[in-house]
Amino acid sequence: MIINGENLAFKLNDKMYHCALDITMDFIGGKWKCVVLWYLKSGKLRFTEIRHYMPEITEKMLSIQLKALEKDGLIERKVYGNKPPIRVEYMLSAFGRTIIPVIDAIAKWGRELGERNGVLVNIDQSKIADYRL
Amino acid sequence: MIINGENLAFKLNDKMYHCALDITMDFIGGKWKCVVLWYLKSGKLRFTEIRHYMPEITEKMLSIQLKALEKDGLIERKVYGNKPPIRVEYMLSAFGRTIIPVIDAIAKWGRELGERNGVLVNIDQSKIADYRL
DNA sequence: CGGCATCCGCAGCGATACTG
DNA sequence: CAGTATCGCTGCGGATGCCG
Repeated sequence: MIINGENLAFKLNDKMYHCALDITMDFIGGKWKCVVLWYLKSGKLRFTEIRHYMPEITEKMLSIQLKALEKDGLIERKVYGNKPPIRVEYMLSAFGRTIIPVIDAIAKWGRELGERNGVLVNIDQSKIADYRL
Repeated sequence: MIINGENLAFKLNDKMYHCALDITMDFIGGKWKCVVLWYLKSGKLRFTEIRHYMPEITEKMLSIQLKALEKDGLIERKVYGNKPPIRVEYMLSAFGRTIIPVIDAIAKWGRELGERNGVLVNIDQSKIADYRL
């Protein structure tokens, strides 16, 4: 961020940022975070369910991403039972729900680009919402 | 993307994607791209000018990012003169302008988070647009 | 079931120096 | 002025195996 020709950096949660975009990208950047948030938009999901929606991610990476999202306050984690098999559910927090418009904007642009290139034309649009494009 | 329990992957420009979010993030993801786009929103800028707005980036990384953005069709590059010192200007393409709403959504969320945490309170909001927060 | 531990390759990124 | 070239590091992310 430039104010009167000066570089202005600022700190938030012990991290340095140089502009507002950096803040958001720190929360949803990387290869997986915003996809996880996208799937959690519709409701709570268990670890295995998220994996099922994202077969490309490894368990390790999903675990890391979920932990990061929880630390950032975007999602909440609830454990049911104390002996394996246990049951863990993830859902958006109130704070996490504030970022939905951003996720939606990102998804919308990508979807429209895909449509313009004929990638998604043979998919009934009404089913996309149902099936979590 | 999951349709009826099946994982559906699709190709666009020789790259594989699994959901619409992946497409957009491929265009604006990473540490620098969306910041460059943010600065180019207001008009054309020269290489050195962008560097001036982003003192944290090295010339090498800026060069790489600009090349990637140009290859993706988001920005246009114009060269004036043929002997050094030459003059190069970068600006959003028509296609690049379609992504402005996404960039704005990202910036808005980050700015609001900063404001809620008192980071930007002493900056006149009317000046933020002028000075390219 | 929902993880964590370990090993490892490679891309991302930085610093510095050089150039048409 | 607007970049390359080179070197080197760091850590993201993948693969595999183990565990309460």
